[in-house]
Amino acid sequence: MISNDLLKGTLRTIVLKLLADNGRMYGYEITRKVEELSSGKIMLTFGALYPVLHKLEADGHIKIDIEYIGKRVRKYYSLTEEGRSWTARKVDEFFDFVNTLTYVLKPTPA
Amino acid sequence: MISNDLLKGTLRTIVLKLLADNGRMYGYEITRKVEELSSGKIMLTFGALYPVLHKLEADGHIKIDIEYIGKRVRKYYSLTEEGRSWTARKVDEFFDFVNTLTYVLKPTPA
DNA sequence: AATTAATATATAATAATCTTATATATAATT
DNA sequence: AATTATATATAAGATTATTATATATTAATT
Repeated sequence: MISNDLLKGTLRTIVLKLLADNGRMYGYEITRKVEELSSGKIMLTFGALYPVLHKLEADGHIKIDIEYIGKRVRKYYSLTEEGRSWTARKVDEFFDFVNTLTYVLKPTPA
Repeated sequence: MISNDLLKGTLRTIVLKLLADNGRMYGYEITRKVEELSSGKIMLTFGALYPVLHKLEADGHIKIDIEYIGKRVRKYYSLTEEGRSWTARKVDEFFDFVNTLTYVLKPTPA
């Protein structure tokens, strides 16, 4: 299980990337997918997820489509046109971050 | 310049690793070193650094030696015995985090 | 048929962590 | 003499995550 401190600041990027890869997803589905892709190492809690989704929507990066599965409301999230390019930038930014940090934290030469 | 969001949770690890590699360092020196190693991409602000240092000391991971350079107080920080093994764990944890996230955020196969 | 587990969305209180602004002071350089 | 670099530190505010809680439907099990 990954230290939660490290996840700070990356949840948004994870959500955006999943939507970029899978077209449209609903909240519960996102938490399952993250768990699956990370082999159970990342547990995205709802208390973290929903505020992130609402913020992304308020900022215009994603949009919501509501559907009914029987009596149950299901909210599908997908990237807006703007959100698509923004996601690409965020993912690049993450890998740039990793490269820099990897250098800073690299093992000391003996 | 790296998005500051991404740094959340890693500042502590950076500070610990620098102390592990350099023996003992003072606050200002740490900010310079981080700037140097990251080619100016990571700017460790004092408002973030000092609380981290004080917390690490309160938790017993690092200790302080005070010296006077002329009239100026200089506080040297170094790892405690306990802090040394803790640092190794934290660095491992970071690379584990990177591996997992790299997989989750990997480019989609075409 | 009743209970439990899984699915599904959401908010509130709290905690942790970082940014920005501010304060203070010494030493070196121009 | 003035400016820049060195040096430590706190406080107000913002952001973001955790934990706890609430609600409800559907599927699976006993």
